[in-house]
Amino acid sequence: MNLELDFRSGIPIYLQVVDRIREMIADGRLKPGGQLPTVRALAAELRVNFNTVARAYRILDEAGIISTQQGRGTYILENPPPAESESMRRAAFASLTDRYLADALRLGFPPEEILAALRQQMKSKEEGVEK
Amino acid sequence: MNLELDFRSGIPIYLQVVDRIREMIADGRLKPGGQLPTVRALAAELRVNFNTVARAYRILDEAGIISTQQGRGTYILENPPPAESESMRRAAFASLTDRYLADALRLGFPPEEILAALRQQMKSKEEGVEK
DNA sequence: ATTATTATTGTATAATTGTATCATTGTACT
DNA sequence: AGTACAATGATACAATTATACAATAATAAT
Repeated sequence: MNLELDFRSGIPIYLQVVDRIREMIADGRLKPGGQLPTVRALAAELRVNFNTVARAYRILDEAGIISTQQGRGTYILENPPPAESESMRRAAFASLTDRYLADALRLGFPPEEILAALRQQMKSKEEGVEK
Repeated sequence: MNLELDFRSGIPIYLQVVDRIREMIADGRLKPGGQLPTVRALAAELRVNFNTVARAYRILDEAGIISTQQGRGTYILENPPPAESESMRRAAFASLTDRYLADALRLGFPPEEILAALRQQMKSKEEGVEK
């Protein structure tokens, strides 16, 4: 993977890993769809604990740059999130809503009940975030 | 089989498969007595290991919804447990709603807008049914 | 028709991968 | 010194995959 770290720079290892990988994706050394080394493999290469690599991967995951999947590995995402256009966003949302409504109706739930369930679900989610 | 998975959702694949199949049975897209794809066939379609599908099938089997038979295949049972039928319908609806809400929020739409879009969509549908 | 062989199906177990939690270390600031 | 906090490590865990296996069906051989 050829990823150089500076253990004396004072910059946390996990941040260095994040930056190096960002660079490699930006300049094409790593390609969308490709697989990154496993946390353990990269950690061994860097002589570092695998949790440190996992932390770097998690940050890149939350940034929408890679996708980490338990048991499968971590992959570079196809479309680094350069803010998809508004019209695409609305279209995606519309078709999503369309499909949901069709599915719910097919299950035999009446419109009011569907709205009620959605409101309920939103409420649960909010409370869940409160921790 | 037309079964969509989200590898980034954090929800285990085998649970997603369980939910999707529950939905398809609950809303009639899959019929009692019918045969499900073999674990290997479905796994190939989903780009997943067949043990992951087997795990989903086992859960559905233990719930009394399908019957998996070594060397023969897996079949949808004729009489879903009477109590199971209604709860299955509700479970399917719940997971459907959960997934829709998560997807919509990820697209960046606020709760009120989601509800509004759904109401709008219902209205269109009603009018569309009238001749 | 019967039997043997091969292919296809689900099952069991171990290995691999990322995740969660807590302990340890080091550094900055009182 | 002592405290607080961030970074890293150790350990246990859950999801997925890899491999070998057993049961049933399908086919070939006789």
